[in-house]
Amino acid sequence: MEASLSELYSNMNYHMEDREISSDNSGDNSPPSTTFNASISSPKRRRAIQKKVMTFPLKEIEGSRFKGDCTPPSDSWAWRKYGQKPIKGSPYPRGYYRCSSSKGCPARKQVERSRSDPNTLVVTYSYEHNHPWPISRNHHQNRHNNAAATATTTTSSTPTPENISTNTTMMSPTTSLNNPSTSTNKSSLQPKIENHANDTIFQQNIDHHEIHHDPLLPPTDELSWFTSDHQILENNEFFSNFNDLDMSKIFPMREEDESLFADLGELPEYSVVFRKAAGVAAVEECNLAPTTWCGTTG
DNA sequence: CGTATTTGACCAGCGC
DNA sequence: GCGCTGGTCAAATACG
Repeated sequence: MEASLSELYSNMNYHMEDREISSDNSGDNSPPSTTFNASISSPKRRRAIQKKVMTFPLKEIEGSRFKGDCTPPSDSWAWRKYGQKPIKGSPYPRGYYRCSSSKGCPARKQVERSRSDPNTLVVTYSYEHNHPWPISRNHHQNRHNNAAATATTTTSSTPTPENISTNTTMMSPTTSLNNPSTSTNKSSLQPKIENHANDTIFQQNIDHHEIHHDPLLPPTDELSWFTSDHQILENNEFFSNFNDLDMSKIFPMREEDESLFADLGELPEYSVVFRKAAGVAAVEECNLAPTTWCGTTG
């Protein structure tokens, strides 16, 4: 039942392009192709695979701890850098990352600044993850494994049953989203919620929400359209989509957990916590403020 | 000391 | 066939 990452990726339409690899178009903004072809015969066969390309504004990173480098936006995967190369025609080097969320995962991503717009970070994904959405590496979570809700964060350790909180609620992208700040079709949001404790997947239908690169809603990471946008997270309409769900089962948040979330504020990477409070589901970000990446005012 | 990053070397695809 | 370029490897180094 669980959707594959390829399916998730293929449904994402957040300022993302599909593009076939060639020797001279990587890193630029060449017109996208249409499919994610994961038939990989060899990592070095540049023509055999296609890439997913996502771009992120960098200007708000200026002044942050990431200023001056090409630190990729964090996501729920762990990435390990294995190379960096200067690219012909671009003043900026390209960083090469491989997924370290799971041993043997073929997923790759390349991070570079756009040569046409230095304020834009271009992240190119190659291959698909061959493992489920990684479990949080959040040591705070592990330390407080009785937490009612946890966030999904990048993990550098292989997920194990031991570090899966029984209340872990993970959200994964399942389809494209429109800019929630402008869309009136909020009822069509379709998050996929995976309750790993019960191995139950909740899914609500969202039709075709497409997030554009609205400077008022810059992304904070590859999945920010889903996890970090204040206008999504703070919009109760978002949760009206869960009317058919027992929110208390999905988000069994209690007052005693409040202190936990204060702790989670230390998380180095982006994450999101869903909780039920005062009868209204609320979302709490427990990581860097969006302004760290993109300066959104929420 | 274990893990992540850096960086030069190497390899393969591609164009000429 | 050759050279250029992109992508990966792996040893050295940095870091916690």
